[in-house]
Amino acid sequence: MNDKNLRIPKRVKRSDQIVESVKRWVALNRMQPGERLPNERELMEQFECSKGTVREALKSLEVQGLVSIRTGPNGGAILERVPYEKASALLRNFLHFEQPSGPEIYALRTLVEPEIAALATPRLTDEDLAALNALIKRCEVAPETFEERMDQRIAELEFHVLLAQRCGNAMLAFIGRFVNDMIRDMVIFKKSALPEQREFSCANLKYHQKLLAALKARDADSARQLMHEHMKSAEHFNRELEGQLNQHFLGMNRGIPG
Amino acid sequence: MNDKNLRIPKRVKRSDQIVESVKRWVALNRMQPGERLPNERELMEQFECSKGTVREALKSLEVQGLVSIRTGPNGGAILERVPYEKASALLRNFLHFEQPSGPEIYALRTLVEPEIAALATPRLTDEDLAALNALIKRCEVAPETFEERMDQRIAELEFHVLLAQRCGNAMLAFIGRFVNDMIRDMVIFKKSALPEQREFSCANLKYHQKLLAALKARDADSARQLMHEHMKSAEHFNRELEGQLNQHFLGMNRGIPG
DNA sequence: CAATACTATTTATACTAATAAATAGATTAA
DNA sequence: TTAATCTATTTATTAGTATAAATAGTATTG
Repeated sequence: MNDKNLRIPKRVKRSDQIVESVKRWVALNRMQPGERLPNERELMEQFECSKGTVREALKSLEVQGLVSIRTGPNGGAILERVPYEKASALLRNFLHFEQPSGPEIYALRTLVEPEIAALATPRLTDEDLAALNALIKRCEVAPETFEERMDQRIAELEFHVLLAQRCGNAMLAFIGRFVNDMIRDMVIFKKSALPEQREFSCANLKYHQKLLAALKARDADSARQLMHEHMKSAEHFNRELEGQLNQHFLGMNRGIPG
Repeated sequence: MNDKNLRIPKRVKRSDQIVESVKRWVALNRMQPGERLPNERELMEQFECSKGTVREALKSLEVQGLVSIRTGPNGGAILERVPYEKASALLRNFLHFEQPSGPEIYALRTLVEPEIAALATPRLTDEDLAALNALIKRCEVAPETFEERMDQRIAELEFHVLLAQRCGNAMLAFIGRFVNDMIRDMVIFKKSALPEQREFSCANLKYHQKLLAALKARDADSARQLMHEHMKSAEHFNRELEGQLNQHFLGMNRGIPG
């Protein structure tokens, strides 16, 4: 009774065996995204098992993002590159019970963003620079409605996501994007109740403008340095904001009689 | 025919609907690991669907690492914290087609390890320090067999994994552990063919010894600095090693007549 | 001739029912 | 008291059937 977790299952489930077999087969044959797996009937014959078992195996592969399943002629399971959204969602499950705090997220962000900026600098196309400029433009007008305010925060984050996608290091790209996604959710679900942080928005805008200039000049060192300052600034504002948030909720509690 | 990927599925699958419902239910009720989900029969009634559909939904949750499923009385789906191994495996799927290179992995490692060391410094218990010392001891004798060599490389990496687990930042901890896992696989599957890199091993040992001294002295800044030098050194050796590896394989190819 | 609608086929999706395997807890025997 | 055995519960797997979705190919229409 005391520790059920370290129980080793006597027999691995048939469906999991099939999943592993298929994975091995895909790796060995160097199969590429878009190629088809055998259909359910063939898999049933191949592994000598029933429809339900095959379906569970395919479901597992689908959840892992390795295949997508379609009906109709030439349907069935098709090999896919795991989409970012899938990997991101699965990593979030892992963090569900840890609930990283704002400062924790910003600690990581401060580490990775400067390097991402430096790595992306020589790799940005003219279209990328134009896109970054457009994102900055979206933040240059004073927001009037709540929706505009949120849109500007999103645009700020997309600036960073674009850099991450261009940094040329798949793992750094993933982490950069993931961190910005976490912040996006934080902004939307926790910070949206607070009034506009004009100082914060203006500081961000300034940094993004300076960054764009450095990126256009292909000056990776400046980009790294500016991004570091930007992150330190954002980290600072976040800390202030969290303080206000606490005050906010404390005030609410004080308002409840009894 | 040209782009099947951007097709949007008309109807979400019943099993996926159930997965989402269960997730919402878990989040709303603030359910904790160890708590039980309703069994298959109850879920069938709850969602008015067949056994197979419930099983697919449970399979999905299981693959995501959110529940473990047991047979027998009081069996069924039990809520779990997603184990690191699960999250790690799923992220690897994402990177399967990207195949991060040695230099890419080391670029990330150089970023995160110094900060991990600094954060872990004030949090290490005496047991942790003893464990780190034991890992160092494992590397102090000259390896005689292949197995010993590999064991020492593993011990080196476990030194870093332990620090990562103690850094107090769930995301940094995950990344640190993940990066070391990637290096472990690289060592085992790619680098094991090469002769011992005595200079490399000695350098690592020296750095780990100095690091342990700094950690014992609770000197976070020194730990950070030492770890940075350690990573730069390791990065350098890795680059040399990759060069040798290429030579190695070039040599092999030259050996093939014709 | 090109665009549209129809149709046959392929395939996944969902359901039912029955048996096999695993196991926690109760019972029994040494 | 301890160890072995039984039993009830629950998942795991199988088999078979029926339905719904997707699509390639064909026929029809403007």
